[in-house]
Amino acid sequence: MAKSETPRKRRKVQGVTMMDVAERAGVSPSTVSLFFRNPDAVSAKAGNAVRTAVRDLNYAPNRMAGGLASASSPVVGVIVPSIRNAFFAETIASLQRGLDPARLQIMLGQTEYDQSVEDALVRTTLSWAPAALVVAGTDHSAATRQLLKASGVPVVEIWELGGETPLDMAVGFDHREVGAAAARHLASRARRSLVFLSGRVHEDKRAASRAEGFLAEAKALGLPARHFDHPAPATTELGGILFNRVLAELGNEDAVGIGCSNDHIALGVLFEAQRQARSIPGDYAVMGFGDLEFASSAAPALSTIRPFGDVIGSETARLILGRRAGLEDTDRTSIIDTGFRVVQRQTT
Amino acid sequence: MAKSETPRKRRKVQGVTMMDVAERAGVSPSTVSLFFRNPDAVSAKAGNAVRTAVRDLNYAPNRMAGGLASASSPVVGVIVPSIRNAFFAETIASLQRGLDPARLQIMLGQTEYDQSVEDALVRTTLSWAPAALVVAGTDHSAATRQLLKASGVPVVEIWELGGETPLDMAVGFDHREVGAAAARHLASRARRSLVFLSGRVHEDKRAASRAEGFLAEAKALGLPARHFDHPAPATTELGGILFNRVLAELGNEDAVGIGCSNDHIALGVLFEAQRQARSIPGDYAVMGFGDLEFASSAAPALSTIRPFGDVIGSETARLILGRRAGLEDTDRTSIIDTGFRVVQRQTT
DNA sequence: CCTATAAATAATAGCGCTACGAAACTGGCA
DNA sequence: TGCCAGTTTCGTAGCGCTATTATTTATAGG
Repeated sequence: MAKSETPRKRRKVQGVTMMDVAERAGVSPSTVSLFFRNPDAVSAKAGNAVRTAVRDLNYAPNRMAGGLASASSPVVGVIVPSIRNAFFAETIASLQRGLDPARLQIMLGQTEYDQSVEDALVRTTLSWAPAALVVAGTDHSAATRQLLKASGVPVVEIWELGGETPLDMAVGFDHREVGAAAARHLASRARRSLVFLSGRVHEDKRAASRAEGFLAEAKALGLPARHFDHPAPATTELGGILFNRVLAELGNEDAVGIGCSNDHIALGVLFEAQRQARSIPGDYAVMGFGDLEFASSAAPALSTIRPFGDVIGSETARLILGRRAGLEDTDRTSIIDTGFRVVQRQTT
Repeated sequence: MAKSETPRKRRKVQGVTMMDVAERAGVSPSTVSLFFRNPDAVSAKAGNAVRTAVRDLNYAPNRMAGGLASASSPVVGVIVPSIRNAFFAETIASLQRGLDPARLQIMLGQTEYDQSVEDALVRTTLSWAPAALVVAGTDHSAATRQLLKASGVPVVEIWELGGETPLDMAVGFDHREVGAAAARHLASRARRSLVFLSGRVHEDKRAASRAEGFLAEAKALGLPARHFDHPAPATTELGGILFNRVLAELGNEDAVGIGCSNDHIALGVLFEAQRQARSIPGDYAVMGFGDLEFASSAAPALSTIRPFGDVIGSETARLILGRRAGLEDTDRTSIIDTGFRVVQRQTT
């Protein structure tokens, strides 16, 4: 019996490789690779041959091989507390749009407001040698800060300014200022006392900052102010619950100004006020945060503070692409304050 | 002058490699690799040595190298129309949670309801040799279907059932049925005529299916029904606009049943009705879809149809992990109907 | 005490691509 | 025609890891 020839090794694993394309196009693999990275560096003839071969074979490059060889990958890690949060969702959508022309893809991680999860997520994401890392907030564990700094990967901290010094780049605004602006606005609407309603400030540091700014400004204005927080997430339902607590505790005051940590809570206040037949903005002026889609159509239309979540996304993309292109942004220009705007409508 | 020794090649590029860990732990690189993939296959002594070395050196494995060598990567591609859509956001959040224990990360893509974008996204995502691909809907271009099938990557189509035959696995529900259920519910509330309000059905195929189901069922029930659509996205503001169109065209009818393609539109109807002093549910019964967070707290509380977006996410994760574990799901069990529930509140 | 068998570890050969330098072409112009 | 500079193409050597096979070490049995 003839000993059968055993093919020693070879785990053919990918359908069509760059080598196949090269062979079909009648050029070397190097040329194919070059064509992908810089089409202009290749003659028109070779370029067309490659293009045709790619189409014929339906070739898609193996990003992992490319990433390994070049020690960089076309992914941008994005780590946010929760994607269900409309703010982050908007920013991510706009970030992605900005990243698109550079063919960078988003790798998503959610911390669920847990810093140890953030730690793990940063570590894993870093192991993809991402082109950049985008994280929400500037409040990170020492380990994470260290890891981030040591990695050499461009880091953009978003949605928060004014707290810790940014590690690298930052795009956002100061939430204490937002709170203060809300308090000032309510004061300007002849409110004699203020309250701030929020959900789980123990986890949501940015909501906590807004509360802090609100209360500090109230004090500076000489207005009595109270803070009602609840460990549950900041939802419409919670808005109703908190408003009832306000009624229970300040039921016989009028000209109360209510600042809400976001529009969901404000919406809950609106609904509950309607149920309880309280007058808005007569007895209770209500101010939201976020300028979510429903704010302008609510009845009465909700006064709120508009952050620019989409701008945060697009500016973040701009910074990342700029850094990639080797544009030497000075430190000054890579911290971008996107600001916010007080939008007065009918509830104040 | 002594000729300087030129180190030929060597692009040292990663801080700490597996080789460094091996050296420090006093074992071979193979053992380190083995330890990561299957800790039990390594002796306690070697395991501890590796663990310590990893900690000391703050080592993070290079996923691209691993992925290249093993021809598979720990990422799950997720392609949805828009992450700003609360439905998809919820599903993605829950999917991520389900994927977490397997250390699978999500790579996100948004089509913005553009099929050619979907095509491109599928192609790029595939080039990461993902552990699985999750796409919204079952309506894909022929090229995409072909690509997906040929790739051999597990595919889960989510949020839609009842249209095209799924390519591989599917988790969702039938949107025509949702529309029909809404029509039936309104009929059961003594409505004499029905309308359906929606935004951009030309793009959102699932909303189109709901509309279709609604109108077909109305016909079957012998009720007159009209469809008001608008090319703009389905927002609260649009709800108000559409409701005004309804008033203009059926202003003197009473007992009208309004089905909305989602809760945002329904909310807009509620607000506009309040402004126009129309009685809900007296003259106009309103039915939403989504059971979004605000639905139960609205005034009046919004009747709606609740999909189970979180279940879609967790079931999708379950299918992916099952497939990975090599559990041979029959075709039957890998199409999961998560159903929906009619939630009656005060607006009907 | 020595062999048979299992368990643990190590050596080897790529995975598919990119970076780099070398080779092979151009096309002037002396 | 020959030679040089510039352009285009190609060959080589890895990137850091995994899969597989080979080797060593521990365990047991006669």
